[in-house]
Amino acid sequence: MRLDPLDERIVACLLDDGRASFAEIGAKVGLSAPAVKRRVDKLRQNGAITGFTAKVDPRALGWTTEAYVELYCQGKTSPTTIKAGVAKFPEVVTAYTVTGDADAIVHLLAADMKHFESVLERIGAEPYVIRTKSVLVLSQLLDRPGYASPAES
Amino acid sequence: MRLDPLDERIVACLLDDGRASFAEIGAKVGLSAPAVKRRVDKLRQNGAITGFTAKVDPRALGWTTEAYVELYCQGKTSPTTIKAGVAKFPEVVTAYTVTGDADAIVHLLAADMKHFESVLERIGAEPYVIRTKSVLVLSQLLDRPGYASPAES
DNA sequence: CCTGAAATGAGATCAAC
DNA sequence: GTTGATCTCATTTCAGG
Repeated sequence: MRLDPLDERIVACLLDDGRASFAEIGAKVGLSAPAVKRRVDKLRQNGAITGFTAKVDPRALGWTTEAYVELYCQGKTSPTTIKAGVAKFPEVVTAYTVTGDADAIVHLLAADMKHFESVLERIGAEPYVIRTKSVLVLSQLLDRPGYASPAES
Repeated sequence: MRLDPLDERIVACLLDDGRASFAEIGAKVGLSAPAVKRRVDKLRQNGAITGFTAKVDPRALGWTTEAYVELYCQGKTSPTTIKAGVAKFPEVVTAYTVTGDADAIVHLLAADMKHFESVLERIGAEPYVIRTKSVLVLSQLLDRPGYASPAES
């Protein structure tokens, strides 16, 4: 799949404001509203755009503690097992399998430190988890909406 | 700030579909469209909802390489310095200051391994950076839109 | 304070070109 | 790709709880 430069600009607009009107986007990229809609429909259809969501402030919703937890798992633990295991926790925001010493990295939010401790305990109690290593987030320096525009190296 | 249970359900709806109409949300939570709009306006005003964005598939946009990079910085490097430094790179998606050995964690996307290498090199060349430690993402197991509903520990 | 109902204007959507 | 008709939805105003 290839993205037209126009498509990229449309995606950039939608990353910046997911509720922007097609006419508004069209004004920025030089297209009419129906043309923009057709392109967005196509982008959604082929999976470039997977959906739309609100950006929320976790603190405002009562989540004051944020952490990255490295998971060290047993010899032959499949990604599927890890996925199923961490998906049980609503506190988990994202999870990845990674290279390096750890097998997976889990990004999670907790109401407070006590809550975080309990989540960490329960994740550590998962049968496939040998040990965990936590890094607490002090402050968020940057959070780009979606993913930035293509960059040339 | 306190969130009404109704507000939480509205936020959940918007996390699920950031372009949902007020009438549609109202049908799910049992309110009229204007009532939903008023609550959403207030949620945006007080910062609980910071905006709306599209969810995109980085691979579809040409980003095939994803990594977390730990930054080890010089003795008294301020978060502001780190923020300004990493913000220059469009490849950086998120950045946090953290507890532990490293000073910051940077989440970034690159077109390919060659591109990643060049970004890593340039970040490592920042004057305040002593060394970096990279973890490459193998596969994404989970990516929850925004942040999940409140959980009790 | 909150709600819902009605009116109005803006945007989404479809047809035709 | 566009323009133009139509219909939905967003938004405002108003009245009631």
